[in-house]
Amino acid sequence: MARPREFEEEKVLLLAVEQFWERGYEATSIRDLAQAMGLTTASVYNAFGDKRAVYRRALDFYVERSFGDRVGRFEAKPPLLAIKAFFDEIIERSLSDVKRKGCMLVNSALEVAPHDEEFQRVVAEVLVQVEGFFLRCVQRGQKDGTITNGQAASDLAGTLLSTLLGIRVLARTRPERALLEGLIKPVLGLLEPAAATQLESAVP
Amino acid sequence: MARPREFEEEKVLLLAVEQFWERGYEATSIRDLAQAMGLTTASVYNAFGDKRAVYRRALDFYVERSFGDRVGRFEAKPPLLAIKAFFDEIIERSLSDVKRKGCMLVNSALEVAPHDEEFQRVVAEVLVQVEGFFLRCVQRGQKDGTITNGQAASDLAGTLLSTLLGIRVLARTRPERALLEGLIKPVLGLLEPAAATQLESAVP
DNA sequence: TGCGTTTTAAATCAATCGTTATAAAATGTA
DNA sequence: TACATTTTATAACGATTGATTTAAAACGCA
Repeated sequence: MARPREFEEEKVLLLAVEQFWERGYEATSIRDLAQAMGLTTASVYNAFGDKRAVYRRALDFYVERSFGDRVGRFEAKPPLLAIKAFFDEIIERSLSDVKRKGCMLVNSALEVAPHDEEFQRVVAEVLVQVEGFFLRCVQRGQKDGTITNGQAASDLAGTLLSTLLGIRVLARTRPERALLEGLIKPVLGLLEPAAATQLESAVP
Repeated sequence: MARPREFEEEKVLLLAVEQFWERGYEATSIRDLAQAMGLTTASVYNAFGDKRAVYRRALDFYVERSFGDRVGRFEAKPPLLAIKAFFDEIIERSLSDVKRKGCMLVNSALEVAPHDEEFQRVVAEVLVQVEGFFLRCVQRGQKDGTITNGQAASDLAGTLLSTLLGIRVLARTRPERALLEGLIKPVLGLLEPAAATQLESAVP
């Protein structure tokens, strides 16, 4: 009983993600955004509200598509393998990121979150979820002996989380394969049970 | 033989750093900047050039003050201690960062560098220098036996660099002492020579 | 076929953007 | 004291900002 929309919300949201992801929040004007979405500014305001609301929806959309399924996919694997595969994928993604967009969540964490309580909460929540993924992997590995007991699981999960974020920042200005693949080696080595420690505990 | 300036360049540059550091490049207008520096916009343009040039000078100033002396100060210490002290200071700085400004270099790496070749080069160069500091520490430690030989020095340096950047990002939305102090433990543990490996190599 | 409703398109709003022009103020030198 | 030079303060430039108004267009329903 009214004029129908000429666009699908999900499709134009994906285009909004692309724009905000590449240029950031401040550097993207409403006109940039509308053009990228293939809409008029009036349609953007009508469908989503103001600029901040579009960014919020775009970030949610990005997070859902980037973390939602992936965590589940990796968590089916053996713990150490899951972590390895996770970082392998992150590194490949970083190296093939020709436009140097990085990770939109990390970008939000630095540009938007510090000056906006709501985004601060959203970003923190996602980081907690990622940390939770790492924590569950480590705990499983510690139980079945494939991951060291020499460090607290929560500490190791934090290390993995900060390594992930570090790679995302580093790759933004130095997307060098040798650098990224090199730095992850000690971290993965850190997870492996110390052969000698196992021996020690087996002796007495 | 001309009217003298009413300000010292270093003093107003420090104020410019403060402004850009807190709000970023795009969200800071020339008027914001001039007000923060205690100058008129005309004076800003006369003394520094355009907005981008002020940011460039401010970033250089920040880097000089943040990394210049610090690296030398830490490098005098024993290698493992130098690395520990470095991260201790970063964590303390992150936890006492009430305004959540983070690290201006990291902020530049994400907001400005990806769309500006010159800043890309500047940021990359500083990161190379920090990596160099870590590398020299690790190499010294590997020589005197206080740091493990189980991983390549260059790999370990990369790990430390990414951990540093990770902390800087993580602290921006989750400045929790337990989290930051916890995640650094395994990284520092990773550096220590494996007691058993030393034993092994000492046996035959 | 109109009616109510929503979405479009186009124009426009005041405000702010980065930047500059103009002229007064402040110096050393002649 | 007058001149040349630079920095100040003020005002303004055109362009763009986020956001809204107006009216035409496109539907379901009566």
